[in-house]
Amino acid sequence: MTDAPVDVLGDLSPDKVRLRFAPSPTGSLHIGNVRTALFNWAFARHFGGALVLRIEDTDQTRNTEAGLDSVLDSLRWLGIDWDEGPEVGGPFAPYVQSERFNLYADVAVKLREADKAYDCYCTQAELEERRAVARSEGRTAGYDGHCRLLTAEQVDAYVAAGRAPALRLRMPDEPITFADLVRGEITFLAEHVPDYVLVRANGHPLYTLVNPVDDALMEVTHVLRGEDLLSSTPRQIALYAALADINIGNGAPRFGHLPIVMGEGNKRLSKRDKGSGLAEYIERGFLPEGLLNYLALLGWGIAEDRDVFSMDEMVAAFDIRRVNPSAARFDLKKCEAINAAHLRALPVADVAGRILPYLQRAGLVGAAPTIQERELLAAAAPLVQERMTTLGEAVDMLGFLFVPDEEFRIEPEDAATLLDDAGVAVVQASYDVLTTVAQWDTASIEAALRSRLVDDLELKPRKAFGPVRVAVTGRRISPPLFESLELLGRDRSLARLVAAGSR
RNA sequence: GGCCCCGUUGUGUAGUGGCCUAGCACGCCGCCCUCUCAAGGCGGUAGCGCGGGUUCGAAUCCCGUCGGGGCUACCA
Repeated sequence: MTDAPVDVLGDLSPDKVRLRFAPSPTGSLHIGNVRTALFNWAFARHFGGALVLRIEDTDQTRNTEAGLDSVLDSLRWLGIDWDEGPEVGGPFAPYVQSERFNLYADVAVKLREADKAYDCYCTQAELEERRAVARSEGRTAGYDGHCRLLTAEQVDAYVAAGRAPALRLRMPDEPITFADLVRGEITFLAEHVPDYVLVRANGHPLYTLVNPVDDALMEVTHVLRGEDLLSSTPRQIALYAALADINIGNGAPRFGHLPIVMGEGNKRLSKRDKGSGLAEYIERGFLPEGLLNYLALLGWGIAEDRDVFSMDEMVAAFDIRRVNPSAARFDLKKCEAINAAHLRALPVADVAGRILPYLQRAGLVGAAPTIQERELLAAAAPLVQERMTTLGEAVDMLGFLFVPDEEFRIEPEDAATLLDDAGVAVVQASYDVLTTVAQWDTASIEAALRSRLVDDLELKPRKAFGPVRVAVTGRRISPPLFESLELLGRDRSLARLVAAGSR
């Protein structure tokens, strides 16, 4: 009467809080799944509870062996760790559903024996036909309960006709209400939640059975998942109740349905959309903490005047009740901006270390970098740190420092605009003055160039340094010029000026 | 069609009856700084879907309406 129910979250003692992330091993994670994993992880870590990783591979047609490794690698890259699951084991092993089929078969038998579920002999054609009628009459188009009360004679007839039964849950006749952690109380009337199939006629258990059974068995207390599963929640709650009645688990967990992540237009970000797969972000060089930070913003915020934060901060502040229920659109620009902010906040030494793999993949640095390459990278990192939005961009920005001299090329377009006759003259003048520089450091280089090009030749700085920049870095846009020249070294710099000056 | 969820600038959000001439961030535009590009600083753009109530007062409460989304399988 005063506050909203204070116990919507249930028992939050560390040894009681158990969440799970249950992906299908279909390949690289989808960005929406990453968000789901993040919220479950943050919730578990916030309360000191456990995060279970369970692999839902009951649909063999979509699974791949590489899919499992890919999921695990993805989570590791993100820094989302799990307390129980593949590779680490746990008290409820195995955590891969395809290894738990006997268990599901067992549960199915018990459910049928307790009359919580029943055999359904309807064929697909019959089902479809009756569904169409129901729909045309404006009724819920689900199962109509046709096989709920079959007599022994009817069953015999079906069996004699060679029909094999699917197993359906017998849904209760009362409305089902639950307190969604992000949306509040939601009620479904019994007539809108029909009996549904748990086990196929061929004996194969379905997600509808397997997912709640494992949550019950693994003592999962809180389930955070996509809004797309909201309408299947009541039927699952009925299953949890049925399971509890036969001494499996303790009833339904608490549910929180996260807002859908939308892509362009008004549709959900799907696997086919560009930017929907985690792999793309890894390749481009997003920081895990940057990507995660942005994903957290899809429905949650740490404070009204701040949106850049660390995962530690998120864990400390996370509250599922503060998640916004409305669908959120994925905004790549904002994602990049958040990532860039994280990049800038990194210690420079850290930046160099993170850039290295990208230079290696581009073939600019070998698998075993030399001391010189390491030093060069360490010196160059601060030049690009605040210029990148993703680590991958370092390849283009710093390539000129690492390419073998014989492979150095000037961008044709940039050469065309900046190395015209006047530009070439500027390059030649800069060569002349740079040969006289005694101390090859940034300050001396800048002083020499300014004195000759800006003071003597009376060129605007912009006009003066553009051609030199292109000659030395190969691009119109580059890290700061004088620092770049110092890092490149006297000999290589002069050689590039000669080459460009003789065009 | 049925059920369920959602509805504040372009995007993500703050806002829980007066502090709202609606705040913040990204984006976009302009200016400053400047060797390019960034970063940084300053300024600007743009919003409570609509209509009724309730109230002295509504983005906030109620009703209706419209719009969007999800689900509607022996997929997950």
